[in-house]
Amino acid sequence: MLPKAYDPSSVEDSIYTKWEESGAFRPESCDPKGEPFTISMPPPNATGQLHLGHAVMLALEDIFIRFQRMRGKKALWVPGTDHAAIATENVVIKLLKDGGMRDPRKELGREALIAEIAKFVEKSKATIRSQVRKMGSSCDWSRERYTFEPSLNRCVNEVFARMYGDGLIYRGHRIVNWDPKLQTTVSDDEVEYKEEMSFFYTFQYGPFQIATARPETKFGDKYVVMHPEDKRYAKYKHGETFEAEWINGPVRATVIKDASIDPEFGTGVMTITPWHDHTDFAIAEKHGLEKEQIIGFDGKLLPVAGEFAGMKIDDARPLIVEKLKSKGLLVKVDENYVHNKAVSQRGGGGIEPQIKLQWFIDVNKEMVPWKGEQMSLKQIMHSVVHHGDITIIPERFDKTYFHWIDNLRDWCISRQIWWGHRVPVWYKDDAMQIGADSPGKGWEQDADTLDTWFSSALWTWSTLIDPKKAADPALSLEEILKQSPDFQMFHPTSVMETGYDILFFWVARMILMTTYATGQIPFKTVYLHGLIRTRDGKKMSKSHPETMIDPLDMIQNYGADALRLSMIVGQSPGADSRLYEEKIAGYRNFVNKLWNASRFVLLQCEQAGVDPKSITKLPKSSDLSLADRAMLSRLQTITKKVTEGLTEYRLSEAGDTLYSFVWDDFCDWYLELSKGNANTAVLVHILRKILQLLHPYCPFVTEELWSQVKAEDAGMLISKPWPEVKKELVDTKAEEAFLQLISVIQAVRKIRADQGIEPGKEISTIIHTKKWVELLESQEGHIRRMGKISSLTFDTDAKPHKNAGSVFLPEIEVHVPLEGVIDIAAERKTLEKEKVELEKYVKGIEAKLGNKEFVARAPEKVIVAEKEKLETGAEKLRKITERLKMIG
RNA sequence: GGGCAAUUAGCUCAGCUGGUUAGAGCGUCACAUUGACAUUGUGAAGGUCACUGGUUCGAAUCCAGUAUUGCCCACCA
Repeated sequence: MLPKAYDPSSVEDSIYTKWEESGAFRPESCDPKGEPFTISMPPPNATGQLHLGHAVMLALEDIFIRFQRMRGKKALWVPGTDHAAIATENVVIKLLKDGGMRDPRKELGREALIAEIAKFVEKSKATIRSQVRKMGSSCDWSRERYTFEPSLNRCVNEVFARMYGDGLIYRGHRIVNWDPKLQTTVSDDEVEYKEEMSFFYTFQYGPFQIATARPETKFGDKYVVMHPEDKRYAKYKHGETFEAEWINGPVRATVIKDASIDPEFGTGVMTITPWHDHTDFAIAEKHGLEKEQIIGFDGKLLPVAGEFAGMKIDDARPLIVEKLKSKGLLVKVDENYVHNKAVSQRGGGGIEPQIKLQWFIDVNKEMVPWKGEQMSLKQIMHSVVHHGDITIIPERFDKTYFHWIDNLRDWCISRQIWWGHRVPVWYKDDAMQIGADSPGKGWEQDADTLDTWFSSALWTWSTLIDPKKAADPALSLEEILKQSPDFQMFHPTSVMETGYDILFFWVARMILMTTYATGQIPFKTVYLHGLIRTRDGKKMSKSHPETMIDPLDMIQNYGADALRLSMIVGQSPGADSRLYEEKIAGYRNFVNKLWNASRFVLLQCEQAGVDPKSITKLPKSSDLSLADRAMLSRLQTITKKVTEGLTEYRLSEAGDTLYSFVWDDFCDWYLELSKGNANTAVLVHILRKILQLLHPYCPFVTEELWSQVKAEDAGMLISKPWPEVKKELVDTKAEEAFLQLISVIQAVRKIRADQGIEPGKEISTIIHTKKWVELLESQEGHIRRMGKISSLTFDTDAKPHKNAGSVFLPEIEVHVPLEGVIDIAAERKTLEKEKVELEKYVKGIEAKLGNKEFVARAPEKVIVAEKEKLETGAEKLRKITERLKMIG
C-alpha cells in the first residue's frame, strides 16, 4: 500500500533515471511514422545557477514535448548551454579578481584567460545539466549542444564568410556604444537608460547661446546647428563661419542648417560632438563634417582638452564649467534637468559613445533571395511574421516586433572581448582575408570576438547538423545541411518558447540568420512567456536575495510537479506573473490529493479482491451506475477540452480544467459516491486517464502512480499514447442527471441546516417520478452520510402541493413538507424576471436570424451557433413557463 | 515623444470569438472529521467587473474617451 502522503524527493530522481535509461526522451523511441515535433531549448548561460526564468521555460517546453510525444509525434527537445560571451567573461574575471588577481587580462593573457573561462564553463554546464534534470525535463541528452563547440564554430565561420561575400557584413567606422568599464562595444539593445538629475548649462558660443548637460565633450565643437526654418537665426547662412571664444581659447566655428533640430528645445541652436553622440554623428555624416575624439577609450579626456587632459570626465566637468564661468561665458544653469543616462545592461557602467572600426551586418541591402525575390534581411524578418509563416503567441507581440524591425539599424557584431567566437578575418599589412584558419605566415587574426547573439542566432539548425560533417572542411555549409539527417528531419523547429524579454535579442535574430543561412524559417510558432515576479510584483533580483525564489529549494520542499503547476496554471502567455510559496504549496496539496485519490482506488480494489493491474477494460454499459456513466462522459468532455487547450498552447486553461475535474468531480463526488459501492474497474479506468492527461504537467507523481495502477503489460506513462475521446461514452443525459442527483443531496443538506435538524433526527422528503426514487434509494446510504438523515421517505404518488418548499429540478421535484424552507414567492419572482429576459433573448435571436443581411454575411458557423442558442433558449423558456404554472 | 498592456473578492489571478445567478486558489469565519487525504470535507461572508458615454434584446467581454499602474521603443542637444 502507498504511504499516506506523497514524498516527491524520494522518488523524483529515480523516476528521471528510469525515463532517461529507457530512451524515452529520444525521438528514435517514438513512432517512426510520427510527424516530427521539435523544440530547441533556449540554452541557459553557462554562468552558474538555474533560476525561475529557466524553470518556467523548462516546465512549458516539457509540457509541449510530453504532450506531443504522447500524441504519437516524433518529439525532439534539444538541450544545450550558451557560452554567453560578455556575461561569462565578466563572471570569471570577477572571480579571479576576488581570488587576488589585479588585472586578469594582463596577467594571464588571451590563451590562459580563455582556458580559465573554459574550465569554469565546464563546471557550470554540469550544474545546469543536473538542474535541468531536476525539473523533469524530457530532453534528448544524447543531442546536447553548446554554443561554443567546434561544429557551431564552423557554422559561425561559414555564415560570416558567406555574408561577407554577399556584402552583408562590412567593416566600418561607426559610432558605437562603448563601455569604458568593460572595454568593449555593446549593441544598441544592450544599452539601458536611467533617469538622472543633472545640471543643464547654457553657454555663450560666439553670437549663439548653446545648452548642454555635458560640457566636457565640448572642447572640439566647431559647428553650430540650427533648423533651416528658424526665423531667429535666418540671418546666418549655412556654411558661414565665425570666431568664438571657447574653453581653451578662440575657435573658428561653422554654421550648419539641419532639419533634425528641434527649434523649440533650449535655444534652438546646438553645437555638435560627432565622436561622442549618435545624433551628432548622423548630422556630421550627412554634411561631411570633421569628427574629433575628445574622450579616450579609458574614459579620460584626451590632449585636445588642454589643461584637463587625462582627467576623468566626472571630475573635469565642474572645473570646465568653472573655467567657462570665469570667462563670462556661462549664461545660466538649470539645476533640475532630468536626463537619461546610457548604461550598459551587462556591467552597469556608463556608456560613452565612440567612433570605432567595427564589424556590422547590413540589414537594409536588398539582395537576399527569399521566395523568389531579392529582399533585405529586414524585409525577410518582417515578411515571415507578416505572412504567417511564423506565429507569435500572444499575438500582440507582432506589433512590438514590427516596430522594432522598422527601427532596426545595422547590427554591430564585433566585441572587444576574448571569450567567444573570434572574428574569422585575417590581416597582413593592408591585405585582409576571411576564413577560420590562418592563410599563412605573418597573418594576424582580428582581435575581436563576435556578439554572443551571432552564434545563438544559428541555434535552431546548428544544433541539428551532424558534427562529423561539420568537421569536414571539404564540405560547404549547404552540403553539411544536406547530409545531416537530423536537420532534414527536424528543421524548421515547431515552437520556440522563451521570455518576451529576448524577443529582439534572440528570436528576431534567429529569424534573420536562419532564413539567410538555410533558406528556412527557424520555427513555426513563437511562444513567449512572461517574467516571474515577487508577490508584490517586483522583479526578483540578485542584489536583493530575499526576493529570490530558488527553484531548487522549491523542488526540495514541494516537489518539481508542484513547482511546475504553480508556474503554469493561472498564467497567460506574455504576461508577467507572481510566484510565492503559498501558491506552490497549494499545488503540492493538489499533487497529494491525487496521490490519496489513487490510494483510495487501490484500497477499494484491495477490499474487492481485485488486482488493478488485471483490469483492462470497462464493464458492460448495463453494469454502469448513473454516477459511472456521468463520470465517464465527463471524462470525455474534459479530454477533448484538455487536448484542444494543449494543441493551441492554452496550457493554463487545460491545466485548470484538469485541476477541477480531479478535485471537484472525481474526488469530491465520484469517490464519495463510490464509498461502500465502488465499481473498481471504472475507478481504475478513470484514474488511469487522469494520470495520462496530467502527465505533461506533473510527470513525476503521475509516473509513480501509473506504476501502481497501470495494466500489467503497459509500459511507462511517458511513452503511453494520449487518451482518445470515446464518443460512445459521451452521455450528456447521465451527466445532467448526475448533477441533479447532486442537487438533491445538497438540497436535503440545506433543508437540514436551515431547519436546524440535528444529525440523527428524522426528516421526510417526498419525491415523485419513479426513476428518481430508485436512484435516490440506491444512493440512500450516501445521502444519509452527507446529510446525517436517519430516514428518507419516498412517495411516488405525491403531488406537488402549494405549501411545499421545493427545489426546482427540471425532471424531478423534491418536495419537502416543511414550510418556509424555500421561499416560493421569491422563486416565482426570479423566475418571472428570468422569463422576461429569456423572451427578449429569444426574440433578439429571432430578429437576428430574420435579418437578411446578417444571414447573408455571417459565416455558416455563426448562424448554426445562433440557431443552437435559439433552441436552448426556447427550451429553457418552456421549462420556466411550466415551472411557473406548477407553483403559481 | 511613440507604442503595448493591465485595472474583476482582503491577496494572487481565470473568464476563448458578447448570453442564465461573474469563477478559482489562498486568506477569513462557522461547522464537520476513528472514514484515501488536517496537505481534509461542507458551507458562509466577501465583487457597481477602474470611471464616463456608445453599439446591442443583452456588455466584465465590442467601440470611444478619462484616470491610475506597469512594460517596451526612441531620446533632445
